[in-house]
Amino acid sequence: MHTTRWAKIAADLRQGIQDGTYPPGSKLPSIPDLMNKYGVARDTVRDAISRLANEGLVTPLRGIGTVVRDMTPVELAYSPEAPAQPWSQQTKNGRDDVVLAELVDADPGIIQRLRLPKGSQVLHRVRHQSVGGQVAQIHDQWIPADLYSSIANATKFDLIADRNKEQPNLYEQMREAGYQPATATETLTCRMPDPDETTTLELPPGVPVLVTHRITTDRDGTPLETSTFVGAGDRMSQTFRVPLES
Amino acid sequence: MHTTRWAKIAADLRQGIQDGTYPPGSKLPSIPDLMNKYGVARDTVRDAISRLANEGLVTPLRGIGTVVRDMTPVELAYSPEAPAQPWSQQTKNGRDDVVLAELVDADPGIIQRLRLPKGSQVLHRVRHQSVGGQVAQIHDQWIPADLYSSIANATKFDLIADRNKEQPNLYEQMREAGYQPATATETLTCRMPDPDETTTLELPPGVPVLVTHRITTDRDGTPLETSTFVGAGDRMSQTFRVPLES
DNA sequence: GAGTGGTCTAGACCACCAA
DNA sequence: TGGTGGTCTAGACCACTCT
Repeated sequence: MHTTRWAKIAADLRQGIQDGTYPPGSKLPSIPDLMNKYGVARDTVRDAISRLANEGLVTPLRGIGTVVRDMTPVELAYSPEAPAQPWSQQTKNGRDDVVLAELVDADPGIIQRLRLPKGSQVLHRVRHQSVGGQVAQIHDQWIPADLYSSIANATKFDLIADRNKEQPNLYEQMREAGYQPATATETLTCRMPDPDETTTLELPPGVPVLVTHRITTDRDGTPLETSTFVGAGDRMSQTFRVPLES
Repeated sequence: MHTTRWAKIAADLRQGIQDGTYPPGSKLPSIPDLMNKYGVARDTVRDAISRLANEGLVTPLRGIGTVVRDMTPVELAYSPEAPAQPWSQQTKNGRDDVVLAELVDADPGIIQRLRLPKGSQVLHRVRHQSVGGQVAQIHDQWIPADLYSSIANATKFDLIADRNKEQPNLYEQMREAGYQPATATETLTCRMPDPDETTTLELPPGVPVLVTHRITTDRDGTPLETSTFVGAGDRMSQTFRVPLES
């Protein structure tokens, strides 16, 4: 057995978390205690605890101790086609704040996703969707500039000027403006957050983000909108209902 | 400026990765170089690099250096309703190995998901689905024991005894046995991998896993099967096509 | 004030890879 | 063989929380 010392300590603590010796919300033994128990130096214990923190199992807190995180298992809940629904309908006591709405030159990735000519302008919206006062998801959205104008004309709702007002359903607005959103294609991955995301989502170390890329198209396959959702991995799940062919 | 030294070093390196000073595949300056440049001790540099590794930006390699990972942006690809399709149809040169297939007593979570009476038995299957010789996804599946028997009778294919043979489409087998799988409900989250998953998926540090829970039901809503998919976050994405109501 | 984790040092030895 | 990162020590000081 040629495992390292910190790996042994980490394995012991991980075992204790799994078998209930250290239930969620409780504290691990302190660093000095563990130094004593295993006869190792402080940094060796710290390496072990860092590892557990990066696995998302514990959160070390200064002046308090190392507390075991509540890894509530995924709720197998309803809310099918989640991102296609407004945030307010998905959550209770949820907020949906538009923190940015402006016309910009589309970057190459957006050009490709929306199949626009090079140099096109798009409306870029950023929303912070929160539950319980904490941002749970960052929603970046890009809409072709002419579609934005059409909506403003048809609905008297200006997505830029009225960005602080209650946001109506964008798909409804598109239909009022004569567009026919037909399908949304959503691709999900995950990765570790960058420092910005860590801040706005208030993520503890060891929590990844769930990333959803969406492209909405009409019946002809013309893209009407594209979005990127970045959600806190410990607070977000997305549910889809897939019909099976017979 | 009350930021720590390792945070400063990490920020500089992160900046260099983003602006192309250290392109993907290249190496960061060595630890001794960075000690020299910043006038700090070895562990301080290591703290900074650990941070970047946990963000999934770099992979330190013994004897080589700290190499910048290739963070290819998510492919906005095809394969809608991915997990409902057999692995062989989703991938080229993919393998799908059944590494375990046995009847077990269902644990409480499975009991709930399949709405079975307490103490029921289920067929538990574990599959390793790989691309290019590397396991990309672990598929855990639970099927009620009576459904397993029905399939064995109706199709002459025994999911346990024939586990090393080519696997036919389970939904087809269900239909041959008189069941009608109608919808699959899939819930996606992400988290950091446990040590086992890190090993079988060969995950570098800083790569989370994409977790999909599926429940397949017939037209009456009776569960026929439930699965958990654990996929490498840097190699897996899942795509869904959502029809929008008009 | 006592106890917690966070940062940092200076030095050591080890495992690994490439030339 | 020389350079890389990985592990570990013994000790120090700091920031924070609780009582």
